Amino acid sequence: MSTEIRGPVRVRFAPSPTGFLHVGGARTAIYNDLLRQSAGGAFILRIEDTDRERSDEAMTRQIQSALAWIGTVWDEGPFLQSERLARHRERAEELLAAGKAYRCFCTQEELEAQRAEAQTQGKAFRYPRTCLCRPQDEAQTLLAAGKPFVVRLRMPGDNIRFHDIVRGAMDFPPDALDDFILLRSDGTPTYHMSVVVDDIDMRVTHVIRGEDHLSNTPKHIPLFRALGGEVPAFAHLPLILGPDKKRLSKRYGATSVEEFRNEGILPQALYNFLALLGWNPGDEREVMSRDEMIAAFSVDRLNDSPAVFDREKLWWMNGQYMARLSVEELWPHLEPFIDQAGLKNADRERLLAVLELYRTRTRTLKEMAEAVFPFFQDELVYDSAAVAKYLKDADLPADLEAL
RNA sequence: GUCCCCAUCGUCUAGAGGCCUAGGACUCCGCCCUUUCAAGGCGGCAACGCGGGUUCGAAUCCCGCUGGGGAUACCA
Repeated sequence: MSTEIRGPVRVRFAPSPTGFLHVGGARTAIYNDLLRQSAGGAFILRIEDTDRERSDEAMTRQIQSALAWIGTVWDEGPFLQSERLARHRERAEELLAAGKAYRCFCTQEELEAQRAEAQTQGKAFRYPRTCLCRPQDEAQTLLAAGKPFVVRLRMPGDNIRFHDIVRGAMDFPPDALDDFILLRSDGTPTYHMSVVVDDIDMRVTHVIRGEDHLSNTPKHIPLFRALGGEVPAFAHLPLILGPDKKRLSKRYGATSVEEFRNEGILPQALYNFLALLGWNPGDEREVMSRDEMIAAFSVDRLNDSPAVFDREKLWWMNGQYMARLSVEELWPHLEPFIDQAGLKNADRERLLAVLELYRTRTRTLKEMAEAVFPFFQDELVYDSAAVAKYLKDADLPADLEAL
């Protein structure tokens, strides 16, 4: 099914500031960027920092700088979800007043026991609607007594169907869903409540996010409807895997944008590489500028199967960019590595000439700066303590000495 | 456990019933270019997970199996 998107779209990227921007998040941002740029409209950046314990303001800044560095452009935001809590709560209370949501006085211990019970019976746990069935006066008594409660959405009994742009027709039977929590017992909104209210208020038309949210979608759709909001179109992207075919993790090296930057990867190369991990232009082009990708972008060329992150190919891609860019063009990105290599004060003209020699011979900016280092040793002032520490066993192996 | 998703070379992928002797890219291996090493050019190795259907014909459609992943929270 062709789902070419033309009109102005309103997309959003909504990371939670619980760590550095990882490549999976970066790729999601890139597809949002590509859709926004190709179709027109707006890209909204929203920071989902409602989990205050895990959120950190420094992380929020990191994420913004990483997004800007790889070259995504947002039109609105960043909006902090934590600043909209009152609004989320207000909308939940509307649902409560309208009878579309209800108070639940069940304790976590009770629910835990029921969950364990369902587990042993081999069934999926669903909240049994104990409090929905509770007589009105009994609920009033509990409320008056100050018993803590959560607010749950009253789910409709019909199947939830939607068309996912990358996965096609989705159909979730009602017994797979339960009356999930909108407001916690301390009155704060849950993630589900916050996202849906924000997506409505920000008039989001297309939600492009990771596959891990696919099973949240049948929860969100009834909530959109209960709140009287327009249900956006959804596109759930497959995950990025590590070499072990499991979710990409730290144990195989860098996973954050920041780390690749520090390894000397160019932002254009990372953008290009990540865009191609789950999308292709339909012809055999691979090294493509953002503008070329924008021109070629179409959501129906988004892949639906997970991709293994291949570091080797990123390095190749980066080498391609280095080979195509002049040393002058590379310089802004290269300079930090030159400084780091201790060549800050090296003769500029000679430095550029030597760098040119290594432009097609190295694959990262870091390698380039390090390769050039030996040419400037004469100009260096050695730190005597460092010499004592690192250069004391300078004897070469016999076979090397023979050379 | 239950629900959901996915399945083409080692990896990224093209492929929407005949264009497929399955195409491209990374990696690896040759050769050419070159004083050297790269870059570049040319060539090679390498895949439709398995079993049933449907069809004149299936990598492409259906079912099952297997494998992998995700979700099952008063996390996001």
